[in-house]
Amino acid sequence: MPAEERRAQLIRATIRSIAERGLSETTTSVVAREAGLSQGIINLHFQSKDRLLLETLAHVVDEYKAVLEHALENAGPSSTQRLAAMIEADFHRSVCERNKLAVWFAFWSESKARPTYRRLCAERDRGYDRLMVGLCTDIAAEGGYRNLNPVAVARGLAAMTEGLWLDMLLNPRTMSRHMAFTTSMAYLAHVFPDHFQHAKEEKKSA
Amino acid sequence: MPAEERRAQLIRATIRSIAERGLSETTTSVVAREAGLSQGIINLHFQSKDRLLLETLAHVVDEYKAVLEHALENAGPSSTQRLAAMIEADFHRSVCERNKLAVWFAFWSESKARPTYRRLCAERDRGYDRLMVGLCTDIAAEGGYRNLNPVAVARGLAAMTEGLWLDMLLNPRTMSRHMAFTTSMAYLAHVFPDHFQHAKEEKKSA
Amino acid sequence: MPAEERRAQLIRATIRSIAERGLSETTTSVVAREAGLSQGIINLHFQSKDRLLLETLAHVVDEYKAVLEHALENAGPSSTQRLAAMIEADFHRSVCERNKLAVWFAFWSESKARPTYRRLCAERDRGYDRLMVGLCTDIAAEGGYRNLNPVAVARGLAAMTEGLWLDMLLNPRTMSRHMAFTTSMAYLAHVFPDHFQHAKEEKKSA
Amino acid sequence: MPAEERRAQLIRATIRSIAERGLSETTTSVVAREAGLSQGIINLHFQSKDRLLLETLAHVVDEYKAVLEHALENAGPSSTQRLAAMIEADFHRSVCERNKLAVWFAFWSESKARPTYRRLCAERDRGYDRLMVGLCTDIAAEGGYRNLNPVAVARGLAAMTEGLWLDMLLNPRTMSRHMAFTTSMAYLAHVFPDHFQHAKEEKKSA
DNA sequence: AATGAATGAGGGTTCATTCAT
DNA sequence: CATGAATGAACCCTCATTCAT
Repeated sequence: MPAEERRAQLIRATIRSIAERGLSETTTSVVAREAGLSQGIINLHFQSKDRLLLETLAHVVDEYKAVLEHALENAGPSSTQRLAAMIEADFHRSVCERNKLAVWFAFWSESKARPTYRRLCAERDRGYDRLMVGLCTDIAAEGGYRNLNPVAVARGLAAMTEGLWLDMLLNPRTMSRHMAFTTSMAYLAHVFPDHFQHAKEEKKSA
Repeated sequence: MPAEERRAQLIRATIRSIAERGLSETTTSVVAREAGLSQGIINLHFQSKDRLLLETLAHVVDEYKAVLEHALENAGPSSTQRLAAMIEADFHRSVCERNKLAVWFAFWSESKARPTYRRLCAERDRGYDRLMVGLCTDIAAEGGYRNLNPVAVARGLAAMTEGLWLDMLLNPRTMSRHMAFTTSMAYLAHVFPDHFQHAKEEKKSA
Repeated sequence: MPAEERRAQLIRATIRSIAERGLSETTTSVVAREAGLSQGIINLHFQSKDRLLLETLAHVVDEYKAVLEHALENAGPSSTQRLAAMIEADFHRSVCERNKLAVWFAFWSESKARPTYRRLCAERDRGYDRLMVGLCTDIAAEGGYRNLNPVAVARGLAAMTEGLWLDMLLNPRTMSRHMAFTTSMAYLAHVFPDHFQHAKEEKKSA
Repeated sequence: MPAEERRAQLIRATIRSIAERGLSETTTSVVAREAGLSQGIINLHFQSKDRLLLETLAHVVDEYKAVLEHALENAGPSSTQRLAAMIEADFHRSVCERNKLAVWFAFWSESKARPTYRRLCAERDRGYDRLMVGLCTDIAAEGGYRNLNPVAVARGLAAMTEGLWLDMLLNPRTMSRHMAFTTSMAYLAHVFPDHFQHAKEEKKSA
């Protein structure tokens, strides 16, 4: 089987294991078994467990970036539309799979100790932040909003998104993807009432 | 030395180790060394590593609860004041110590795999949620706010708090305690403009 | 190397270690070293030390059973011949290896505390007892012996055998295999004088 | 409390622990707890665990010797009477306590590895052997028994006793003290029919 | 490319021993 | 005398990694 496919298969197994057992109980033999393969397979394809974990994180990060990029490409030209597209991407089905959320938080929680993890996330974070601050600034300017610090609004929105991810991870019953999306949009409706409206009716969005 | 003090000492060492090395690299011997004590000390005082971790989490949770309770007791009687007190508690210096934030996220990220962790956090979460939903509902009612779903506002605020905690953990340079607090208050100022005002000037709060 | 062979090798090393150091000083690392292999080998092939010990006992028990069965198959048809064959089996070279005797007594001495050990021995004991009581009863009946309780004779013989094993273990200089055999046969000669004769001369038997 | 009494108390606790858990699971803390005393008590009174075990064995050996001596002192003067007295001593209630039997076999089974244990037992063994060989020789001579090797008879009897002890340890249900005694006496009745008679009726002896 | 037996460092834990009280 | 908190060596076991197949 082509090497690239094997690697993908092993990364998928790693994601599953991190979600089900946690990072600290994710061993190479567990991952190999989960993939239906043999002991040595991980070192064969990834040299070390560490690199497997790293590439797993990179995979999840890249996937997120791809979803976001795709959303922005398909979004209308206005800042409002682009901001809405970002939120939609953040709560896109493939992004919010519980297993992937588990991966994000597993690595975040170890990132203080692991510069490599931090580096991998930092790039995405910076891009995300710049984008969002830019959009909020634009909307604030064009909308003539007073009493509004666009940076704080952007940062608050980003934080809320992360917090909603955590809620979806911890209490999937209480916090659905749809609800998370609605909550974020309600935030925007409060901040930019002329650009985002309050959802009147339950409608399947995202 | 009194047993209770030894236990506290070991819990402190555990918090430090989780913050500095991550949960998966926190070994009993590391914790013992960090505390300046011998190998066997952890099993002597906690029976097992598992119980040490559990009691560490419980310690952090309890400390948070104490800060919150204290804040509410000292707060004025109005819902607005009480809500502000909650936010202040959430960004209180002792709550936002980076090491403790690391502990929260370490355990949250494994909680899917560990029912015991989940249980320990769930109780606090429920209390917090009820309180916040209650206060938002009250303020919304008395303030005559239209177009406002108090549950979504409360959940959004809680999520933002968690997200800001994460930002403080990951990028302490970019996200200070003060900035996190301000960001939260800005959210409230947008949602309840008659009850919370936008900070005009930087002032040391919390 | 085939797994079954590795297991046999480790069981042999265990027997040696029990004989030379005693059960309480038989550690996994000692056994591994004795076998010229690495630390982890025992858990690889036996899952746990406990199972290694259990299978070691089972091995010795099974070997004994095989020797006894073989002896009975090759014995003449008469009860006298079959009883003699049993005694010969009990003092067969491969059964009376000092290391193996050490194993028997090591496990017997812990069997009160370890139901699993007891169970493993009990089956052999029952078979042995039934066989020997049967043979003594037959001989007593056909020989017209008076004043003879065949059950007591059989139990006494079995006990003597065990006692002689102990003597061979503790004082191999004083109690040789040959002497033990002779002692048992002398017992039978006293009890069943018409069926067993007293050894007149030293002759290599067994 | 007088030191000598504490030592006796600890030795009793050791005997109980060896019987209930086996030698390999008999730890100092278990013994101390069994005695209702504190951790350090054993090193205080015995310097080391090893010495405790040694003195425990010595205690059991000495007790046995005392019972035997007492029995011989109270026995009639004839060799027959003295031999019977020895058997009675061997199956005396205080000798055949199951806990003490467990101690005998625990130490025997490790004695190959522990010269000190062997030495402690050897002395008793020699005395016992000399005595029994002497008595059997006397009886054989005075009784005019032909076809009788008194050494083999004595050794066989000694072996049978040990084997019966083992049976009492392993299967107390099947082998009672009374039955063991009867079995031994039956042996003597077969070997020395003019000096020992077969038990006609069950009578509470020993 | 893939296996899985084997390794050995290091994990959590136990326990004989020490020592301040 | 007696305690029990503390120690640290050694226990059993796990697991990332290697390598002959």
